[in-house]
Amino acid sequence: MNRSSPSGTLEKRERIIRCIRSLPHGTVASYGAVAAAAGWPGAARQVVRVLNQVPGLPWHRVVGAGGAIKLPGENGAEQRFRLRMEGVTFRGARVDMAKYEHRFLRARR
DNA sequence: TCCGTGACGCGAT
DNA sequence: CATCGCGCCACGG
Repeated sequence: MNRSSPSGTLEKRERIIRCIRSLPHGTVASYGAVAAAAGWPGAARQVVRVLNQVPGLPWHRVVGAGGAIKLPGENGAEQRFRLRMEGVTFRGARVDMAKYEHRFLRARR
């Protein structure tokens, strides 16, 4: 059977997708925060993989820790443009996280 | 099977 | 505050 899915990699992947889709207009979240919210702490790199594989996601709302734009070159410029279009402001080269970082609802505690 | 790669994160320097 | 190094995770050559 699913010997290739250790503990449910696919499901975690689905949760990552939902977390990204749940990001409200005008807000952002770091790769690591998305992974953690999806119940997969430490899997920031998987978030990147999802962003590159699943089309139609609000990719511009996902940034690096501290609000850093990690996308290089023109793509990074595109991301900053889109965020500004949504009303997101920057502090230097990074997003003002104190004001725009999205707070994921914690699944029960 | 080993090794390199990537829109990462964080502590140390 | 800029860099560096190392850990993390899955994938592809």
